Amino acid sequence: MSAVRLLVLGSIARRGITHGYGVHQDLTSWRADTWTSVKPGSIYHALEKLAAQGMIEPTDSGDSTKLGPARTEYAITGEGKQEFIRLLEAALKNNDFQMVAAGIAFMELLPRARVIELLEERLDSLHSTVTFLRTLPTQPIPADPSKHPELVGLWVGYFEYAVSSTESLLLALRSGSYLFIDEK
Amino acid sequence: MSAVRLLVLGSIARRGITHGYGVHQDLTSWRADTWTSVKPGSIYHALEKLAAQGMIEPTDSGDSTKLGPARTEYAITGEGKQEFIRLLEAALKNNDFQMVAAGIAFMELLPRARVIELLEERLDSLHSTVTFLRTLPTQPIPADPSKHPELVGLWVGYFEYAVSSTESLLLALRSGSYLFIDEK
DNA sequence: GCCCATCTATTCAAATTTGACTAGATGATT
DNA sequence: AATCATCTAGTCAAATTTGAATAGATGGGC
Repeated sequence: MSAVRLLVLGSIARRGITHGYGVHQDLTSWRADTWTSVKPGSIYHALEKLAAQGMIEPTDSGDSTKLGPARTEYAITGEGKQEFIRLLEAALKNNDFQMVAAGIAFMELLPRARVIELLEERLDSLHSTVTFLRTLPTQPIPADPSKHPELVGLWVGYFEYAVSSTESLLLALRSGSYLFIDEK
Repeated sequence: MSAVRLLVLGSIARRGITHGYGVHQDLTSWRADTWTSVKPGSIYHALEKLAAQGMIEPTDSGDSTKLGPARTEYAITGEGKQEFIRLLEAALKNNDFQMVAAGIAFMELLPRARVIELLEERLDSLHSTVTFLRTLPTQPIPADPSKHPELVGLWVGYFEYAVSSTESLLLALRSGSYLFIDEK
């Protein structure tokens, strides 16, 4: 799964009530497009799906100062909040870069201790990936791409960066940086 | 676009003649699944599309020692070879990690000097991304995710790794490592 | 010589994503 | 006050991806 569902739910959760275009503006201004690329179509699809599943509900916003074309506004439901937490926790454990990035964007919406737990889990998994990648044989003139030193090296380096960035984030969180939902 | 098309064409190009399962075996054994995840369905879809576009052609392989269920074998056409080169060049210039990884897997199928050129282009683009990301303002208690120091920091570090890995690859290529198609 | 696990090879519906397009509103300019 | 650019908001068909299922062949054990 991509990070779109989490990003869309997150945007709605932060704002209370929004519409597709509002979500799109968020993701663009958050520069989510640097890390995941979110096309309008994906946002509207996600909104419809989330609505069909009862995670969000079409809502008449009391706002009479609407500009421009008609819009459909949505509010997050109780179920939607639970789903958001599930997706957020999964994202923070995830090996995928885009997912963690989305997870970090919203991490303050979980208790600090929980975020630390999840990142520690991720760290374990990253460590074992690095260990595995280091066992792979390489050949200077490789018979097939899987043994190419540059390819294997690229991936080792990538996961090492994932490890070190996760470690430094853990350090910051343990030393009390940022303000989490359980601390406000 | 994902890297599937390039990977599938590349697998056929290396083997001369193959079928979907053969491609799948390649990608699995090359551990392409570490970097991109290639489901059978995507491979067969790519094969049909490539065939419809005349990039590959169904072929009766003379091989009578077939095992297992019926298979459809394909050979790459002249057009397919050109498309492969186009995709490969695009992949090596690409900012996306998966793409470069696929590009590196096949880079020896281009002349050394060309690969160096392409990687230099990529390096320029990576440098400017890093420069841009460094201008982004951050806030310790950010108003929105785009200003989160951890999020911005994560992406800066990621692109810095992309820069340094590209630089070290260029160094290896300039010093004569590996054997390229124009050197055999 | 039969059974079952595994390997070989592919298919297909459903879900998602892409890319391009539509269309209303506002405001600045002529 | 008509025009045009731009911002707001969303739609839709086509392309792609996912996930799960189907089905034939081979080999090993009993």
